[in-house]
Amino acid sequence: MTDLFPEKGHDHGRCIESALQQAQDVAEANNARFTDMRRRVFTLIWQSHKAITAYELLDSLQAEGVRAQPPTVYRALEFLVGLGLIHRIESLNAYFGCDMPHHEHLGQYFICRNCGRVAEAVNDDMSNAVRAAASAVGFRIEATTIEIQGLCHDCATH
Amino acid sequence: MTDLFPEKGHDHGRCIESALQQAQDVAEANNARFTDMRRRVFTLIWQSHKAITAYELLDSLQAEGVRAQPPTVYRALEFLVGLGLIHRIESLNAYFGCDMPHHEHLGQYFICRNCGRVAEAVNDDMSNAVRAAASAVGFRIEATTIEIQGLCHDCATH
DNA sequence: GACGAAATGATATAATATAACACTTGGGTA
DNA sequence: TACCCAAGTGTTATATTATATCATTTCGTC
Repeated sequence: MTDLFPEKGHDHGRCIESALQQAQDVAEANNARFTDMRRRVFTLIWQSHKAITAYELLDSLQAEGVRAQPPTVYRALEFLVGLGLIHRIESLNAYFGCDMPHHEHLGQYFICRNCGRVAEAVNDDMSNAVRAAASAVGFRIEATTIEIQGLCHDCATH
Repeated sequence: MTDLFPEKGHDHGRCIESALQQAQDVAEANNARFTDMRRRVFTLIWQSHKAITAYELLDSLQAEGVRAQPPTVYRALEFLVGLGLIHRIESLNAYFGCDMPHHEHLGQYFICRNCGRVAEAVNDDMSNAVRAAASAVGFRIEATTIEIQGLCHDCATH
């Protein structure tokens, strides 16, 4: 069994660094400006492997001394979601960093109710089952929201 | 191909009637009181095959002359969701009547962005794929949110 | 350096949801 | 029957999430 969730002692600095690098690449490839505000918001989202709400981001920005209001945060979020650099977790009204922003994908999100961490999967069996079910009823898929709530392996076994 | 969505000219009165009957049965089986307020909210939810928001329900109640405030509506919704008589659609912040409240199930929701209708499926392939994916990563599922946005067959072809 | 488009600032408000306490109702029991 | 208790609802206030609008700034291009 391979846990999707990161190991306890992993070097999170590398997660952030790698995510930032990929984000910059994707932005550049899309001729989009990865501004200071967007970078700040993106970096704050990557501070943990949990999803974070818009107002938590706002508080963190203000704690950093950045003058920001809700629209500032929501605009950055809109930009980042638009490029696929982060995903919105509907059942949490919160945002989560994507670690595979280079390719289009319909992700599935595992959400641990105990530790709060989120992990993204791109599971072909799930995707295919959804596509087949849609096809069988003549439904044309434009987007999917697949969120699985429960306990991660760590929390279920400790 | 069998469309999950109801036919154009179906007798919606029968949908409502059947849903009400089932809801009453489920409530009784659970020793839960299907009060007047709860019945009103439930019936309003079943007025269409779309999902409806808490505040739309509130407006409708008030239009009926019922004195209601947000907590009244949210309490009724909480009760109905708790018994599985309705489902919350996370991506819409709205509520949708369940037509198979008798048995526990992890449903999947098809949401048409054009006509606004929602259809619930209980597809074993999807459920099994989710369960297998969770099992493979040691995740213990407690609930799922599977919402598929796009165009229903009617809207995609007309 | 001037221009225009994109981004951000700032203010206000809309939309969604819950906390807290008072009152009412309904069913069981002395 | 009268009382009690728990569940349900009423009422007020407020928390949380999100967006509309217009002013100002920034940035790349000419």
